[in-house]
Amino acid sequence: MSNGINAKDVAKLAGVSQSSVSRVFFGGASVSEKTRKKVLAAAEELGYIPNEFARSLITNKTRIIGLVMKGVNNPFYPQVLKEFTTHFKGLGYSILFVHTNNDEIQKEDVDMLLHYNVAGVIITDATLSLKVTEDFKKNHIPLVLFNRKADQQKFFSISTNNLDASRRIAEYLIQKECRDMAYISGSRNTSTSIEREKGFTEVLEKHHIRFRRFESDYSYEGGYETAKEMIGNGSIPSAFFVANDIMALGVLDALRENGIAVPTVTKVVGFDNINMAAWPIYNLTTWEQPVSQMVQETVNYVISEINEYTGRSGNIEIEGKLIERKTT
Amino acid sequence: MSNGINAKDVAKLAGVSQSSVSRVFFGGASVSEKTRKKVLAAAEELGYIPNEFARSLITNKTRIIGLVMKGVNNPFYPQVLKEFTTHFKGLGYSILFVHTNNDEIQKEDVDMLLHYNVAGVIITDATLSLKVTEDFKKNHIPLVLFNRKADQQKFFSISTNNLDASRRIAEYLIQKECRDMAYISGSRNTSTSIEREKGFTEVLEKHHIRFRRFESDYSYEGGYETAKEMIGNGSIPSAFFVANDIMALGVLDALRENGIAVPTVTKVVGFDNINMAAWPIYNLTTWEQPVSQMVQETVNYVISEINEYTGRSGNIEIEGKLIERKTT
DNA sequence: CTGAAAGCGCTTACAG
DNA sequence: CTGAAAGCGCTTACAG
Repeated sequence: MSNGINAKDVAKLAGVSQSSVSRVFFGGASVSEKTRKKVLAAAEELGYIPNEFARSLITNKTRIIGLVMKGVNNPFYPQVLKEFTTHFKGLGYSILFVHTNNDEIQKEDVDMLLHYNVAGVIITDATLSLKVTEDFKKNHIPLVLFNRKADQQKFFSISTNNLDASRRIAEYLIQKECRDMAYISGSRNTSTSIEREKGFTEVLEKHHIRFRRFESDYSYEGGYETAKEMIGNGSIPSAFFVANDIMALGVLDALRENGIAVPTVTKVVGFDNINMAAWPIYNLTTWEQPVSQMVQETVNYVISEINEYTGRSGNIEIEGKLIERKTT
Repeated sequence: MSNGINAKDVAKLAGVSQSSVSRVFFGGASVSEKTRKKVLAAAEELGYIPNEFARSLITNKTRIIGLVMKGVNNPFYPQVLKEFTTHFKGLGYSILFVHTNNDEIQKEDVDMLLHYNVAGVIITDATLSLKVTEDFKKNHIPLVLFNRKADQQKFFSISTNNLDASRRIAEYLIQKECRDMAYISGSRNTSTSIEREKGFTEVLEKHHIRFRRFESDYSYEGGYETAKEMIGNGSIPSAFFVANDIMALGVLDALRENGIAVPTVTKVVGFDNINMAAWPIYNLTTWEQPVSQMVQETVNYVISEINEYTGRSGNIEIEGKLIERKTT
């Protein structure tokens, strides 16, 4: 029985009806100052806390946001988690955290979110099937893909303008006189990797500049191993564009271990601008994802859909910017 | 109305009572195979999902665990978050994630956890006042401090055996012929920093070995700046014991920037064994915190207290081990 | 094994 | 502004 104290107890002590207690705590209703004071005093004395579940049962609303995350080893995401938690807390919402091991979120996770009738769902670095999306739609639960992009007719997503960013990185490296480039992708089936590759190679092709592609997995170890293999093959490009920072750090370490000087012999550009990119040992040139803005836009969408559900889809892309450091 | 489908709808379609539907989904009750099949078929057809809130209202239990975390910038904690989420998911529990900016968790966070009548609370790198603890006790909500320690009469906590670990680190460095040491602490008011300092300096005093103490803040930047200042003062010790890995990486980078060779001129030992400690560029010797075991013990405690609340306090300490790499 | 009924702690028309 | 009453979607004695 929660802590044993319910609205009826408070009502009795305050000498008012349960309705009045409810009106004081739920807000939006008119209560006389006198009643309010009596209720608050009684509640304080008894240590009353409204039961969120009973409330949800009536209003059919919750103040819980489901946040689904996969890549907790990439420092980018804990940062994102922190920002979301802080933003939503300020708005009175709590975060139900879901960790998924797969690129696509699983039925059990979705069911859990539905069980709790969450007010909204944010999926940060995974995708989900169309069928699952329907489950959320049917229940009028707003859903947004964060840092991923999918069919714009069916999903709402928020990401950096990856195409523009990678084009500009290509132009930047060309201007730095690099004439033989390598792109290291994360998991190939992610929209971020695909778009970053597309923008980058588009520009290189236009300028008839040689490039190669390598597939990795968005992890430090992946970047490290990929670079190591290239070094083993004796084929160091004049510049690397690596699909995220944490892999780029792996690339830098592999280069350093093999005595390949950066930025003189080869250059490296990452993506994200995680804190570690600024560490003096790395000093990585990278593309900054405007996390705060992305989070803010996501929150705006979710809140507006909570207030009035439209189920609108689409994609918001936010411009980032190049952070020039010492690896180029 | 969740998705509009409730137990009554299912009951009608299946041609049974609402009670039977409940018995099928709640489990633990006896239902004939025939009824079960009819109910399941109807539920499947309608897409029925039991409302967790209505359920909680009756049972006065939830399957939500509150997890409070502060230092999301230290890679140790995202790892911990992931482990907890995975463990609890396997047991049918969900994680309500709370991020706190302060060393001590705030009333609003506590209230939120109480609002949701969480089944248990885990606080990973913060502490809380005795008053707040009483709030949880009163509601029979089990509470554990993870990687922190407090008054053993009042709290239940789980940590590495920090005293033993730091003693053994001291002995290890003495054996390596270091005769002038520095201890860099995290925030001074955390039990981890205090105990690691205590064990370390105890042994050094016993052996009449010179040491100095420096206070930092558990961040990379903190470690970096602290080391930089020491270097500026021209006073490099023969070994550093740094209270966590992420600070130790900062120390290593400061040393490297100033051309101070590790492990020849000075040695560095960290604490935690985060993934990055193994990165080839760092290769940090450190003390491994047995995260999986610590998580497992925490889960065991929470679950046993959920099943039968005793409110027992105490402290479980788990032995870690020295991971010897290239910085010593 | 099964159904009718009570009740968990709230909010919200409704009437005054 | 306020109270009495209905009802949100469940679980659980109770009786059969």
